[in-house]
Amino acid sequence: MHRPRKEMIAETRAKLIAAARHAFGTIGYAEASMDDFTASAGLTRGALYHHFGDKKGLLQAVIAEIDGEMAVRVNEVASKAPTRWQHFVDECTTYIEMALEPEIQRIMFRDGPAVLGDPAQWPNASACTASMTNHLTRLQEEGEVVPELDPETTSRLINGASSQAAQRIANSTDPEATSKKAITAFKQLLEGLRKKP
Amino acid sequence: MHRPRKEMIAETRAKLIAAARHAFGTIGYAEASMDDFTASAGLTRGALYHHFGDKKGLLQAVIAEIDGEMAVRVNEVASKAPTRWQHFVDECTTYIEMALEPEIQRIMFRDGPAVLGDPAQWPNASACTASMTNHLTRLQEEGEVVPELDPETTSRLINGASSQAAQRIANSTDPEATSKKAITAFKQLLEGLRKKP
DNA sequence: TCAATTGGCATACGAGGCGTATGTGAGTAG
DNA sequence: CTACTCACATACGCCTCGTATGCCAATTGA
Repeated sequence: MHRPRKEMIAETRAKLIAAARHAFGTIGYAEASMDDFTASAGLTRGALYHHFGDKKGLLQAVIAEIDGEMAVRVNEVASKAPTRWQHFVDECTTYIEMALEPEIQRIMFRDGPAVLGDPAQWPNASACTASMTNHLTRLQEEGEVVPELDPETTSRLINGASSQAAQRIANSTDPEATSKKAITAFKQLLEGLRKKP
Repeated sequence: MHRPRKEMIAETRAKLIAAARHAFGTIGYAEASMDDFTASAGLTRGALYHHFGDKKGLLQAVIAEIDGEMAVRVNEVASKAPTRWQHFVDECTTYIEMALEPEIQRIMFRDGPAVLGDPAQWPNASACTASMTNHLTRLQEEGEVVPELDPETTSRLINGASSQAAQRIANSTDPEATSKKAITAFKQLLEGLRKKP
């Protein structure tokens, strides 16, 4: 029976990721002391270096976890819209909603790109943009969206706009009103992708 | 005569900003050692702390300088388009072109937001988005753009898309082709803002 | 069951970066 | 000419990171 051993290791990894995720998501990557947040998980930096190599490696693991969760949430929304176009729009607005959460905003959109570089180059992450790219391609095949666009490029631009929208809402003094404005503007931009009858 | 004194001070500030700008733009903010780049300017950290308070303060000064230069370049392009709509589109593509420069990309779009937070909250910067907001407002008045949009929000979203476009081009193995794709997709998004006849 | 070995994790150490407190010398005012 | 201001340098301590090393429990093979 070699389960307990494996389980302990998995638990250690999970505890480190959870502690780091909390620290990165609140005080930020640069301010997060490895001694501090490993101690808050009842461990030391020794465990961290053993499992993740360095601080960046741990950040990558945290990002992979969050990205997985985001993909799940996008896919949940994905199956409830009447038309494919509506489906696509819902996906985008879900993305904005997720980007409203401070932890996601901080880790995925601020510290992550600053420390690891362009998200498009991340090996594991970006599961949700892949989904958007997929939908765009199908919408083109169905003649709903203008054909001369590169789907992946387009979905990246949309991601950029989404995260700006989310930041604007999050930093607003009146999130309700700002949210309406941002979503309106965002949907209007998306209209540009549709074929006119 | 108290000019020489003032001039020496201004020169010191300029040297520090230049050295920091180079260091931040190449190896990045986090990796840039204050001892190193102040020494490369023939100074020490003493001067830095005296003039800018801390490392963040210096970054702010660097950003203010770059933002000023960007605004100038946007305004230069601003006066050469036949229609106001074209003018607006040119402004956006100029923005993308500037974002292609590694120094601007790194400082303004990666390290800057990570260290100082949402650019929309920066006190001095964002002169160029102000210009875009201005044009959007006029385009609405002229009936060229749909009226239900908030101009500033919209220009922020466009900024987000622009910087993504730029990053995509910059990290591409075939910048020429990627540039075409990105600009096409970007213009298509902008079309969504126009009133249909 | 027992020895050998693996490997998960902690401890110890050194290097470097930051911020502050303090020193110094040149310019400036009265 | 004296005293003060202020731009900038120097010196010190703290914190954080990365590595090298050590220890102990779990696993494996006989």
